[in-house]
Amino acid sequence: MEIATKYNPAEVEDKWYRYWMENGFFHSEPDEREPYTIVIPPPNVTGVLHMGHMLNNTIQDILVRRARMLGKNACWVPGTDHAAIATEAKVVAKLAQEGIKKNDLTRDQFLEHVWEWTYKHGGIILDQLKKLGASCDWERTCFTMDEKRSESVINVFVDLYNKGMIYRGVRMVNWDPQAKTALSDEEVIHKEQKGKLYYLRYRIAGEEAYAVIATTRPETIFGDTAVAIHPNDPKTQHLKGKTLIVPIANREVPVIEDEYVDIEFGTGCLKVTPAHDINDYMLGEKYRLESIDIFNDDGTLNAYGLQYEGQDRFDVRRQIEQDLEAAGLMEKTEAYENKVGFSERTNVPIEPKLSMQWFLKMKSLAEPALEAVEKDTIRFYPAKFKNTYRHWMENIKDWNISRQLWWGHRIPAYYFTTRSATQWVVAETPEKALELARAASGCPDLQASDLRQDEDTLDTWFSSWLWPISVFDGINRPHNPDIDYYYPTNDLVTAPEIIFFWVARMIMSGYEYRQQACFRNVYFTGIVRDKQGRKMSKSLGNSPDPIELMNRYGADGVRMGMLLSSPAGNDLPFDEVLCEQGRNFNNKIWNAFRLVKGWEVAETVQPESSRIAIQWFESRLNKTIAILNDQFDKYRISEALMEVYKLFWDEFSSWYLEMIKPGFQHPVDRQTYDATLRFFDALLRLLHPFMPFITEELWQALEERKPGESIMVSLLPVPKEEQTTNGEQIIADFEQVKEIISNIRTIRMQKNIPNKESIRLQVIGEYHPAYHPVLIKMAHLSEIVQTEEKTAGAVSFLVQTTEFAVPLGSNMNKEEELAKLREELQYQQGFLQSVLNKLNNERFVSKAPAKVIEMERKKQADAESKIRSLEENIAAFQSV
RNA sequence: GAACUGUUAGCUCAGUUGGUUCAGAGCGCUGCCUUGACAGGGCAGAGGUCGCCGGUUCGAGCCCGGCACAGUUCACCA
Repeated sequence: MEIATKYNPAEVEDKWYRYWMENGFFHSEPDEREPYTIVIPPPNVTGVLHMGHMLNNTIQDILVRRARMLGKNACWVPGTDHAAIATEAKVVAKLAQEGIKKNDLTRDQFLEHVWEWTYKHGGIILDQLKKLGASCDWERTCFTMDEKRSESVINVFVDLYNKGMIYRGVRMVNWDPQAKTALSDEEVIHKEQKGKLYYLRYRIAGEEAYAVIATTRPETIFGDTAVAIHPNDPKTQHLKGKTLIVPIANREVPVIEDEYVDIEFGTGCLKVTPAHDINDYMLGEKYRLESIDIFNDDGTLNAYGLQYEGQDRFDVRRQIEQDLEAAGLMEKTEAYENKVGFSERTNVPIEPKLSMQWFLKMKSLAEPALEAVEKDTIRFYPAKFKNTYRHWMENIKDWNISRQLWWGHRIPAYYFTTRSATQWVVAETPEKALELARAASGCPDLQASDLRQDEDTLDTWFSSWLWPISVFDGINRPHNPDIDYYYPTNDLVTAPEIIFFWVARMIMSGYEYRQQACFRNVYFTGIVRDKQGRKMSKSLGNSPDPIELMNRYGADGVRMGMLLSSPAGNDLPFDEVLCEQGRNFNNKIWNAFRLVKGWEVAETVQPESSRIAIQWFESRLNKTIAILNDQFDKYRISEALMEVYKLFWDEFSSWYLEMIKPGFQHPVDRQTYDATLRFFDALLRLLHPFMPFITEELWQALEERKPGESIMVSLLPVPKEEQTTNGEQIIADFEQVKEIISNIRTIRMQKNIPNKESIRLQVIGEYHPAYHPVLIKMAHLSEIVQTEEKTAGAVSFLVQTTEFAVPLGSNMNKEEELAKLREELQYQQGFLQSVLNKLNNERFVSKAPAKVIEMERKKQADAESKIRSLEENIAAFQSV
């Protein structure tokens, strides 16, 4: 059988994914086994896979595949999110290109366009996940806007409203003038901005004097309804009780006094614009000031802006600066840096704006959610994110859940007017709403057409916060078999960026609707960055195309590349060489397989060295399995991968296979061959969660498989018994064996002794002969002799306290050897001295534990014995 | 401005109640290898005053204090 020398992933990946699908291995139904559940962080339905998804989903797949191979009933629920703002913005932009304005369309017409867009692009990302090997239960795929999820959202809204937790009110909100919707505080990013501080002159009414007021936003003067000073500020005492005239607007506003004003800042005078600044708003409330909203929804000025009406806020700022200058009302300007809020989605500056919004009270929801994390009912990996979480939860504010968008779940509030008073009701359906409205209004002849549903939709996160419950339809049918079996879910894998948006809120909804944690562990991945440390983003164009990467390195290679340097919570500086390393590892596995499967098997006697090798590798394998279990328990997944990587590459390929390898064109004995296949099988299973494709390919080829068999539904290897002390001893002995072999190889290299030339090894003193066969084979020795006195002029080395020597004959260079020996002697003497210093220190001897002192004594004895033998060596050399 | 986290080899990171030669791993680097699984490879090497200063201790990469730098999150400065 000819096997290519290089592994070609493209040939096998699709084949095996199809095989897994056809056999229904991804699908889960409740049964008597222990469930293991992950719900996917739903990506934007119209998005495409980026490197963050790659990392995140690789980790989820590893966890799911491992759980499955531990015999659990693993269920990974995939799905997508309707991503209200992002999707609506995309569609608006697309329509604009076609010359269609959103405002010219009816709500239904617009939604038709969005659905069309969703069908066209929706699900691309899920197909891309398949290429990665994701073992999602595709039969359970959900969408936040599908029927069941929508119903869940509406039911929850109605329920919370009826519980009195949802209210409607006018608030200062973060207004995104581009998306024309309110945003929650979490969706606002504050950035340092270079701007100016403008010093404006406000004439004092009835006087020819001016008060000077510093502001960063001169365009908002049209909304001024007061000027505030600090009651104790000597600089502004003369303004008390006065009235000022707002420049250009020529409106009179009172001077008010409040301690909020910072005396040190600017001139000590603060213009108060209650409609356009959150602090001014609070002053406005306190002093019952009028609020003048000077902006349209798109950030242009309205009629209050007088001659500037219709112009954009930033254009007005520039214009008004000149106009004030011309009018002599601008004292001066200064360069100034301040923080400005930007919309996370559209990246335009936020405009604080008063508007009517829906809010969810958060305090009672937050309490159990905070406790769950504090008490580790829900564990965070890494735990440092508990701090972030606690801080937010302890200072939680009510959640603005309404968005002025069309794409999303429409708020189920219905308005109606009776006797010139407008009222509303909240209900799951228009029919129910009508019933309620009739009852509430006392007008039984109220008609459906008299009801007007709220135009707004709900924040996207108001659907995703129900995700772990709603994917099992647990909101609508709280006692169905799925939710009872799969909930609470086990692990959540997500980014720390959405700890508030999503993680915290899911925990809250879990307690509110299931009285239980929604998951047990949260694994926070890092952010994927480029080599310069920049976040990968479309706008920077610094993100490689994941599909392209998988074509180049294979899905398994990329999976490994993603994982190699990403301990939980650490950012991942992505570098393609990591994928290369992954690919190389695939190739290593491939070629080890080629070697083993290329052997001819014969019923010959098993060499002793092979017998020992098998015994050793068995122990080594058991030990690694134990380490892996421990690392997975701690969610140290990249370290776990490194552990198997080294097991396969170093221990199995470099040591084990070399030890049992038959001579060229010689057969291998049956016993050794069978053991090797057993090991290979175990290694493939250990590797499978990390690299599903190549392991399936080789596992299928390792021996005859029946149709429908698969490594992905096999069980992970378990050590036959607990690692015995005997096993530990074998491993320790072997480390010595390796060291001896390495030393001999070094000597060969330094002395230019070809590998083909066999050499003699002398053991000075005692060395257990059990490993001689291995030494002979691996170091290519002609014999090992135990002796009291080594050949004069032999090169020797120490392993532990035993001395080994290779007689060199004519190869020896006396001076070189002497120099090396002297150097070693010097080091040992220094080491001995430091040990003696400790032991001579009375305080150390009296205070340190006996065990530590004993250890030091042993070090002393060892060092002394080494020094003795070095000195003898040197003497021997000198006498040659 | 505040809080939190970090600073260990050229790079990315481990280092688990302070105590075995504890200073580690992977990659990279250097040298040698046209060996029969694999050059996407083999073998052997070199590389670090553990950010800085002080303290506690018989003993500090690890504990405490201060400083410097970096990152993350939060926050009211017109």
